[in-house]
Amino acid sequence: MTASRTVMSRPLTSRGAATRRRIVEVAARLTHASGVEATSLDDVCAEAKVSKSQLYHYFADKEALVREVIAAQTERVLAAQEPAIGKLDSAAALRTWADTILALNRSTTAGCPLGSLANELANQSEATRAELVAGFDAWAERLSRGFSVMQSRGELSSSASPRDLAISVLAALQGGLLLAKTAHSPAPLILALKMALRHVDAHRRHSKATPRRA
Amino acid sequence: MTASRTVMSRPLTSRGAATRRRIVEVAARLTHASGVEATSLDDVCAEAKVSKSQLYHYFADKEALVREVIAAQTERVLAAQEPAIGKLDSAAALRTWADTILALNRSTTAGCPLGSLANELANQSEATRAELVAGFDAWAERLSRGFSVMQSRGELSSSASPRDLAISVLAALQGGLLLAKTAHSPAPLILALKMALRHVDAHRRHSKATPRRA
DNA sequence: TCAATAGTGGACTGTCAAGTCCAATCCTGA
DNA sequence: TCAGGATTGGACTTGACAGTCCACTATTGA
Repeated sequence: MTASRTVMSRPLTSRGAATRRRIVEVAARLTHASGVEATSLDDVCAEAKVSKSQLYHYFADKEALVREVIAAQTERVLAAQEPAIGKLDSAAALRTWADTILALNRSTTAGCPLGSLANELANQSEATRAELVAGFDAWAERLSRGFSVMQSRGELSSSASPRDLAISVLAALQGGLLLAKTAHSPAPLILALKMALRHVDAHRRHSKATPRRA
Repeated sequence: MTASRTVMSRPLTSRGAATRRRIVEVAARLTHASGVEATSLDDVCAEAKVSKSQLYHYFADKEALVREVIAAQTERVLAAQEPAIGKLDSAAALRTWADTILALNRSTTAGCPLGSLANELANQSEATRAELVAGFDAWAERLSRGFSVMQSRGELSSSASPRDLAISVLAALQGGLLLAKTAHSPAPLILALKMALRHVDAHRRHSKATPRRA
């Protein structure tokens, strides 16, 4: 998102751009699997078939690379749920979104790519934290937009705050993912998502009897 | 909780026990501030005024020490909220508990001592993960017991599952703490706790909206 | 009292990771 | 074509960290 081309501001050749992209992608994969501290740049170089000098040609240092990884994971996470989040205009669509999230995380025990990074890096440098904030912000914004649509369609009470709802839902999701990753079971995530859906439901305009299941 | 005296099973003198305890406490503090990977045993030794050999006299390796840190943080977290969690018998008491949590985390930006460890270590060794699961479990159990009391007093619908409620609330809390730590603002935590309280409230016996199973 | 055992000090080793350096090679535009 | 910048290879330096070793001191219980 906000990530800057730390070292190279000069134009990149398509070959150079490809190398650069490959580095970020490999770094994203490895850090997601083992954490940032536990991922060495030598590992990244080996996996990306790239030499040390190339890595330092494109990134000032490890931290700069990590910032780009955060941005890349943010895009990846948003892209993965875009089909569901894009048509977020009704309570039914919200349930579909929750099912998508669940499906994306049923197999993996690695947790949220962005959440894990946030937990590890939120207390590092300001620049890194800013990138994390931007990531969560984009995510919340995407959800918030959906809730706004629901609101304009009369599905949500006009007194509800789309932004607050988005943050609450995101918090439930993150917490559920953490517990699920720890327990090696999707159960906590399912419970957390159900709670989030009911929370949104409680802000529905005609909230007398509400459709069930998640 | 489950933590074992990995190296020394022989009796400890009070002096030895004190040294051992000091090591764990310092390690807990440092890892909470910077993460496990980023905390070196040399740092722990320096801070605890202890030599390397002492550390390895009491712990098989870093992982064994970390397991004890997890247990210690679990106890610390539970102890901190015990006053509020102990009298968890009504909706009002639950709000008091939420206020306690909030007060405990208003100043700090370090996140949950247990949650941070879980995020970093859940994919390490089985033994470590087991310790983390035990920690969350004890926490959820403590909340669950409170909800059971509420239920037996007729404050919660008999169809509500205290255990599921506890896990949902814990997930909201963890997610809220993560977002708050990232944003350097208590706002997401406040929103997450409000959602959690409403969720429990939705299972109250006398709520007009019919309580539905979770 | 006096071994035996618990506890302690701190130097040392091997490994691994971040970051540097420089020479070689590729690519583009004039 | 060919100069100059973009790109690449990989050895090297420096430092940090987990874990080892051994000699030393304190304590305890018979």
